[in-house]
Amino acid sequence: MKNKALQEQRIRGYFIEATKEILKSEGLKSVSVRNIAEKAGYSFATLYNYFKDAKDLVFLCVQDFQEECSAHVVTRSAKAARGGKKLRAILLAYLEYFVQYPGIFELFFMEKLSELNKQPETASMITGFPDRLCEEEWKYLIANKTVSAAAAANKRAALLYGLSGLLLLYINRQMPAGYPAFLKAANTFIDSQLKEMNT
Amino acid sequence: MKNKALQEQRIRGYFIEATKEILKSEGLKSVSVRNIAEKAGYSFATLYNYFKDAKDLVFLCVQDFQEECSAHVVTRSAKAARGGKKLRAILLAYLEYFVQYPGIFELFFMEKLSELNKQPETASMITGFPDRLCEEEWKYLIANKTVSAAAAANKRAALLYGLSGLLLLYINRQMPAGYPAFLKAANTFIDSQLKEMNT
DNA sequence: TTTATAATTTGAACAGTGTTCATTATATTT
DNA sequence: AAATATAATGAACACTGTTCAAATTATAAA
Repeated sequence: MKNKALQEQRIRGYFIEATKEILKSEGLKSVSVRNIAEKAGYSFATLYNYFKDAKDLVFLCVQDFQEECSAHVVTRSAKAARGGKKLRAILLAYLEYFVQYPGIFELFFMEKLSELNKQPETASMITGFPDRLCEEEWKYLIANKTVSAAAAANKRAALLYGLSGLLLLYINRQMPAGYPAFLKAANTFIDSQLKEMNT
Repeated sequence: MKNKALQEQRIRGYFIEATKEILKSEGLKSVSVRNIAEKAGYSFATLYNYFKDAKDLVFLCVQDFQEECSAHVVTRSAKAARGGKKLRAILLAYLEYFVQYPGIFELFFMEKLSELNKQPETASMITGFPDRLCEEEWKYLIANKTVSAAAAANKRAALLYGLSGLLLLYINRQMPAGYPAFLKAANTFIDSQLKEMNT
């Protein structure tokens, strides 16, 4: 009787798809149990038969969004020459994605994880994400002796912190003011972190 | 008849004090109109006679918290020698304050500003805050030719972004895991940004 | 001091949340 | 077809924010 599992998984999918739609269009503020259920075609009470929480449901979208973001980054950085150039292109595309979908940034970095859920998993999945996007390129740079493994580790951390903060300030506090100024700040910051490499 | 203005200001103060208490103890999640009003000794409806919103009220606490944080930073960095050392002490004390009061970090950097309020004022008051803490020290370093004005501007921006991101990830995503690891990451990051200065 | 007027405080009421649970409806098995 | 198991649902409760007319209090006038 594996039909049951299949049908159950399908229904879960309807709820997840509904949540993703709301997140991308109206943002996290519009995500409510009754809202999701209506878009999924079920009663709000049904949601609780398949998920513990609406927060639970929301964090199940993280993986899908990461894949979407990865695809965007790959496309946007495809033409860049390998090495520092490509790294820059990847990071800029990463920023671009979250500027386009501020609700997803909110979900990734600002929404509180439901306690005791699978906090560590989801949290590290999120915090490790930008780093994974760059992994191949760092390996390449280290292999080419452009940068030492130790220096690379420091730069990776600095980029993770800096870009997270940059997005936080731009999305939440309009600083810098306007997208061109943001782009300039991002370029300046990335360059300052990537310098002193034998590009 | 300036008694009226005085009394009005006092009542506003009661509400603000109540809000501050809640923010520091239970955090932003426990801030509600009825909650604040009860602590202030008034009905929830009275709040609307003195403030447009509970959000309005919350952002009036920002200035008080900044002063408290400033005082903490001054105390903690008093013994450090001027220059790079002092700058480091200031930034570490800044981080320390927000780690101690995550609710205040949430308020400063994550809470949405009520639209059309005094968004630009409050936003720049917040984003400029860490920079103001360091202002004197950067001036000193520039005057001593330890660093050029241009390089200083870049480093200031990088530190603002990086430390914001570091706090965001640590407070919201437990990354790095544990306070010691956080402190180490903070030190490494600050050092990497302050290096290449003739300290 | 008593009365009339102005100002302030307040709770009822409404529309939203999330969540639980007994009831209803559907599907499955006998 | 009847009995049983499974799934879907809306009522109900406790919270949110917010408005507004009524009640209370303070002030001014008689």
